[in-house]
Amino acid sequence: MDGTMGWRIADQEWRKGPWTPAEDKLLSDYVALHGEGRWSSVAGCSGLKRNGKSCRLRWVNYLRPGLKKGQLTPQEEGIIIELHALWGNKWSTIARYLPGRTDNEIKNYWRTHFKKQEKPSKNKKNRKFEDHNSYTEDQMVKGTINNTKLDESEENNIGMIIEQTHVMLQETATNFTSPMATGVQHQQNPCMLAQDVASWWDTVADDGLWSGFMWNQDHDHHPNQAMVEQPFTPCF
DNA sequence: AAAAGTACCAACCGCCGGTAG
DNA sequence: ACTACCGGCGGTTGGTACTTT
Repeated sequence: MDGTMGWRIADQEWRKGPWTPAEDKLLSDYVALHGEGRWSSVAGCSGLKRNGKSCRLRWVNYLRPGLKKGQLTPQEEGIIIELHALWGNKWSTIARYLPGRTDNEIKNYWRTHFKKQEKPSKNKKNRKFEDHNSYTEDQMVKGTINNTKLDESEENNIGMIIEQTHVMLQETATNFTSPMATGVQHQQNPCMLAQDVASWWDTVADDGLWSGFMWNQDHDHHPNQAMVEQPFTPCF
């Protein structure tokens, strides 16, 4: 089944591992000349000893213009949290609402920060993060937060935040689904969703409580699971 | 100072859907 | 209709840097 056109071929014929600056330049030059796509022909045209898959990944995740480097902003984190609550591990879908961020980056971020809450770390950095992010919804509702440094005022506000979050999430879901129900989903600019979320996020962030909530990521089924399957129109 | 633990990130792998021949 | 290839996606792994003990 494996062809010889560059996508699938005997492994030993392709270079693997970290990319060198020279390889990056070859790939960049190739894309500048031929545009994105046609990954299977990169090796033949550019002299790279990388398969098409590897080239595409390198371009999308690292070389593509407009990529943001560095830490995610609180706004971006909020969008990730919200969209993950809506869609689950649809990283590429979530990434479309975060211009300049890649699905790989978002996936890595999520796994690093949220996935393994069940195994709290003693690491200082991680503790710092957990102080703000490691509460399940249930814990918050019950007000039985372990290992926190929240002061009283913050604790008192958690319930309010939860309620506000639920309302905003429902509103967001409603706004997002109703156009689909009326068959005009393709006319809606999906960036509006990101704006809505970001706008709401600013509200929460302004209270200094942005990270005081977290859905229980261990849920296999999301509260809006049906929406995960809904089609949408990409921003770009 | 060194070992162990942890976080972060780049890259690989397998699978799947679309599509051209 | 069938087959093979391409492009894309999500899961996973391995390496490196950083932090803690």
